[in-house]
Amino acid sequence: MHKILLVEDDARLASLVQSFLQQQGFEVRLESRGDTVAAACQSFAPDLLILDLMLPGMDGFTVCRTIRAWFQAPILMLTAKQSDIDQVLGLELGADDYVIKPVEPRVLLARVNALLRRTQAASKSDNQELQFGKLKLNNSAREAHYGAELVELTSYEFDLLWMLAKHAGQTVKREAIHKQIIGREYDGLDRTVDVRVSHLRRKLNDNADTPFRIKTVWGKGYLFVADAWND
Amino acid sequence: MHKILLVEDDARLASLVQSFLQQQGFEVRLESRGDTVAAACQSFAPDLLILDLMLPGMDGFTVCRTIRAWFQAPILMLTAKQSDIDQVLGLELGADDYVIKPVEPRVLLARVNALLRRTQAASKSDNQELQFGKLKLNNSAREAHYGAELVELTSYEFDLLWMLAKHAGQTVKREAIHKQIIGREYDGLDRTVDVRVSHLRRKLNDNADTPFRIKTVWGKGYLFVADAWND
DNA sequence: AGCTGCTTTTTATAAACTGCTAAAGTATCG
DNA sequence: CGATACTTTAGCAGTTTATAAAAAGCAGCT
Repeated sequence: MHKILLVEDDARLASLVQSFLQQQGFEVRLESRGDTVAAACQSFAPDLLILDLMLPGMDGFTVCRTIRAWFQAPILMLTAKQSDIDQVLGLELGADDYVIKPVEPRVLLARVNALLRRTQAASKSDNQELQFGKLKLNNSAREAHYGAELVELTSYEFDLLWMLAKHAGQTVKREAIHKQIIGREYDGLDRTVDVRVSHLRRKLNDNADTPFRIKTVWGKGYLFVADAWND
Repeated sequence: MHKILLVEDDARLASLVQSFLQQQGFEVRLESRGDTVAAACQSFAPDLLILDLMLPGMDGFTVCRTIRAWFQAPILMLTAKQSDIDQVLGLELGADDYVIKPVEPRVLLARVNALLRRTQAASKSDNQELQFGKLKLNNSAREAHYGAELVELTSYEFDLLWMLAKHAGQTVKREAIHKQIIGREYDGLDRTVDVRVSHLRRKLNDNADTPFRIKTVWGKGYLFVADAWND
């Protein structure tokens, strides 16, 4: 059963959509203000976010831009704004779909399902173990081994390594690391993540001058290299 | 960068969309019949399929149903059929988006990008390796090797080289490079891309001590020469 | 409570990278 | 030829990153 967070300030429409989606078997939570969406995403952890654009507190575009850095699930913008410019803007800000009101319930449902189908297929298995060459990570014991040897990591070092390894081959943004592991918004100045990466690199015998295991992607974030763990 | 298979039987419209997408840095292949799409998907292995519904040979719905079982990349249906029923049917058959013609090019582009953004994480299609003679590019490690030697590139330089190499043998416009790598519109005066190409040429020549592999196509852009990397 | 040792964050600074511009020279086009 | 487009070098301002070291936080212990 999928969880949907519906952000809509028109109470009548909101309850209509909510009950329709609930009839289709979704668990739907309502939010009527823009400035509370981020908190709701964290506590409710929806599989899909349906976002109106004209909202009290904070407009939908701003909401989208704010949470996109760390919020992984698809965002469907549902709005009365018909202009192409708004549509392009919405999609470029990270929305996955943009639907113009009024919309046939069946169409909305089909689009919701299409988004969930796509993300579900992409979602990774929540394995408790990961292995890359000689590096073995065990998330239930929270231990890292290199060959036979135990690599002693602190709690947060392990969290960081696990998160990077989970996304092996793709760059992970600082914002996402901050939000997920530290649980705080990234203000653009905080160097905590850098320091942890630096510690991690030292313990893993990587060097920052020419890193080959955990790379820095300038202006983007950090990248775990999958095939660099064989000696 | 990304490969798009465009299936459209109206030749004039097809070539319009094709050239527009090519200008945006996509590699676009055209298909005008429905019954040849499956074969084209296998040989061309596109990252995205844009599918018209009314096609000679086999209609778009049937194509979609046929290939969906094994074809992983997103499918965008682009059609003149406006009815909600068709839209719901298309999405339920496995399409990821359904866009009604006529459509603003910018809107189409935004939706294409949204789909690619969402699937990029899951698919390994862009985490490939490219090799031209002694030059080997690894996009998941973001490394370039010339023979056994590592060519040290900055993040920007790697992105640029990767983009040029992906389009080996065809000229890439400054506009496309600007848009794709800097993420902003090209104003026609900015020399930034030139400067970066110059840096890249130096780094590739220093290590190789051989003539240019990245050619300038006067008035058009830059061209990566595929068969010039053997010494 | 106070002490201790370890972990984590903050601070500070150097270094590297990006985006842009200027300028002088070179190449191409009509 | 002049006009236009491109290459290269140099440089600057602003941004981003690495890391040492100091400060703060947090168990567990007496």
